[in-house]
Amino acid sequence: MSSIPSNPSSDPASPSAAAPGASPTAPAASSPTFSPLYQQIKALIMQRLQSGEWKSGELIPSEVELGNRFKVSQGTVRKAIDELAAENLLVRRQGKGTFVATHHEARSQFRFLRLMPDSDEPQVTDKRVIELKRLRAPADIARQLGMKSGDSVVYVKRVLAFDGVPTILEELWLPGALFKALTLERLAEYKGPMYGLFETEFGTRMIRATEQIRAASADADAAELLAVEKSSPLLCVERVSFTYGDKPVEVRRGLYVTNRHHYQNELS
Amino acid sequence: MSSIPSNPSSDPASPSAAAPGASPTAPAASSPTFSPLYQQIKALIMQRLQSGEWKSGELIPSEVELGNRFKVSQGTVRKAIDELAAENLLVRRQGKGTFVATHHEARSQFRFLRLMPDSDEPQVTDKRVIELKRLRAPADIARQLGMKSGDSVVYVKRVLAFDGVPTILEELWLPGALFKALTLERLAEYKGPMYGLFETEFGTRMIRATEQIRAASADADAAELLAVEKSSPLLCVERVSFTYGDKPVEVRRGLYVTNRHHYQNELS
DNA sequence: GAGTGGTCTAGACCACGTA
DNA sequence: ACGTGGTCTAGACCACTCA
Repeated sequence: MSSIPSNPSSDPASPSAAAPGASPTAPAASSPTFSPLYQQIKALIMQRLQSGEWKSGELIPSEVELGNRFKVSQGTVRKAIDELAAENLLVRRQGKGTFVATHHEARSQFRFLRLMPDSDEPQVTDKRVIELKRLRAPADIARQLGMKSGDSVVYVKRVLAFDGVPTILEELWLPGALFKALTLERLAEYKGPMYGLFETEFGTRMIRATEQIRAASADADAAELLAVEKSSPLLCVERVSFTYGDKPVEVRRGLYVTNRHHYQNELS
Repeated sequence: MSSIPSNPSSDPASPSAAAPGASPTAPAASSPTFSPLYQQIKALIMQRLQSGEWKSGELIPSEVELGNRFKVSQGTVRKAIDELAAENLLVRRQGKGTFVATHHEARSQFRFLRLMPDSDEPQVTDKRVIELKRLRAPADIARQLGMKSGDSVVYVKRVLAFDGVPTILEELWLPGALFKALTLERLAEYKGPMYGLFETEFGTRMIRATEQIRAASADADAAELLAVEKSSPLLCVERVSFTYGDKPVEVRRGLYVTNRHHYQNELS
């Protein structure tokens, strides 16, 4: 038990006082990149998540247990976990414990699909994969994925329909190294959220994304696939998703039909 | 000094134990709407904000002072303030104190204007008010503002240009009762963010908003005012803004030209 | 009843800003 | 030097879950 953290403070048997920095004694140089203890704990927990030691959906050790392992008080672990829960990396459940967040939940869907029906009420989602192939990354995609132009990527094109009405046409680019094994069959037959598949089968969990939204006109291809008039206005959403360590692992370009749906955003 | 909170626990001179609920002794009925102490403190602080006792930009009492007033420990006040800071109602500044948030800051702008230039770098913003008038609220606006159809509202129509290029055409509806004194001159001459004006001159601070985004085609009016071709694709952004108590106080409909700009969103 | 997260307290020291 | 928020600790009890 008790893999002592890489935290340099090796002998904190008598935690009489604060001394938050790395080394208990010397404050060292004037500004030696200095972080609170709970931030260090947070980083250590994040390491466990990134390395896959604690997998999505799993229960992690209790606060007191982590406090013992890391030689800090429960309160300090608590503050670290609080922040990770606020960032949706962990989920706390009173009486049960703290779990690694997962995309296999209704709750997670809303975070990454912001297109909502104008009139509420659930709707049947139908997913159709049009194309899946390997190709060499174009310059712009490579740049966004932090790869070199020409590196292998997996390309996906698909259409989502709600209640039978085609509404989203999207293209995805994924790093070839990570998603080598992704096939059209696997993707087409998979029930549930795509990010759930990525997380479970490819060990890649999306934790954050940025989106840039523009207005566009339907070209011939989009018009046909979305069953709208050519030149109809469409919402153009370009997303870059990141996994642990802020590493970009997906570029997604979607065209949304917004006649009966809208992109919902909360400013707070 | 020391206006004791409306908190029923009137005599907590000996705070030996927890006893968080409303009444120290009786847990009373089975589920008598029960909230943690720090939530009650949060509500009390929010009252002071809503009533205008602590105004935007002002320094509020220190954590220890509030702890004394409310007869709770500093840690409990701290947790209440933490949440209010997370909601952007308060701003903490180490060494100085805690302040009521204000829209008179660069930081606040980004929260409510999500349209960004494709290529970074600052740009000169030019605001032109086209029209300002009182009118009777149409049914849909009234509904969104929680008013009765036909109630008085202030209507504003304006164009924003960046580096001389007209980019945003927007219409606003504001409750007449609150914004009776708003004139075209006052709005046109005002330097700085509109929400800053509303906060300072009209005692109405926007703390939250929801936006619904769709794609649209420029009609004749929009095409002329934005200097684009008729039927050009535009981003259509409908916002409802809320003040304290989740009271809606603004409806805003914007048409954005997204040739050199994009709506930026973070999914996290 | 045992274990977990959730709340609350009291006191200590640190880092920052100002005088 | 002083007051503020920021961090850390230790210990208490509460609320929830499950065996």
